[in-house]
Amino acid sequence: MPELPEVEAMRRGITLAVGSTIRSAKQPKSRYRPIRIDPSWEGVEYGVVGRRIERVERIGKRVLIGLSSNDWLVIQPKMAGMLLAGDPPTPEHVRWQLHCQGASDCTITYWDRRGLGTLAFWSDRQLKERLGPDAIGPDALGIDGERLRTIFGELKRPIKPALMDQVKLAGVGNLYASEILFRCGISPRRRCNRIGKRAWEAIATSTRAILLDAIEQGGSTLRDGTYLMVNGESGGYQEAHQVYGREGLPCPRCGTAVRRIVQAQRSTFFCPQCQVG
DNA sequence: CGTTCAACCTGGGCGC
DNA sequence: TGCGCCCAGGTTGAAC
Repeated sequence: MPELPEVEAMRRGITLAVGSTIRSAKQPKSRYRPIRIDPSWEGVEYGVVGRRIERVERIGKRVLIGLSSNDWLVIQPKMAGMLLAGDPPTPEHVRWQLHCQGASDCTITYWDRRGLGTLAFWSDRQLKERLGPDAIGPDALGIDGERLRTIFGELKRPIKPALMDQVKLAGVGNLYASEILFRCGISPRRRCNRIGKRAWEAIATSTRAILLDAIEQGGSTLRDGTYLMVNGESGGYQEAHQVYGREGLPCPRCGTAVRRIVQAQRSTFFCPQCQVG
């Protein structure tokens, strides 16, 4: 599910808990296999209860909750996880909850239908080792053309799967990669080393514009509803999708049927007329 | 280096 | 209704 815009929307939603103290942490009984937790649920519970939430950050597609002990709770929603401040869509998919008290009394609920998401409790040092600049690429929200050219310019890979490489660039996923390339008129199959300086600028500009716009709309909620904002409402950016999930429908710019292809085991959507190879 | 496949999970949608 | 299949916003590790 969530890419940078959805994760950023979650982060913003969860800031309501900043200044509050975690009074209890619960992992409800469930018929489902527990999610992966580093080091363990007991470790998390022991580490967070009694701590104040100092800040809520985002690195790539992860939400980080910074605690008064200088430790971090690291949430990686993967395909179907979400953070909620209210009632979850279904109680059985709640994976863990934090009950907070203070500046505002609230419960942070992590809800994940597929259970692929992960949770980690890391010291500040562990965080810097594992998610520092050496481990993960620069954030896509602040990227510029020169930087993109430096990162990708020599590669022979097609641009679309390259943009999704989190070690090189953090935040762009399958949905937004298609939308970004449509917006700047570049074919998803174009090799990185055959993209010119001007085109890299165009890719950077579309990346920032689309991600910012999507954040403002509260992210994209697809048909299956596996992403909701922290307040439980649907996001709005799906209304703005130009090609993603629109195979066979007319390109909004030229009317040619949108095509779906598979690249690196993921669906790519594009307009064969508007996007030049 | 680049690509492909299988896993990790559950659930929705579709054809029969 | 049921079954089998394909699909899904992510990531990892192994194999070629």
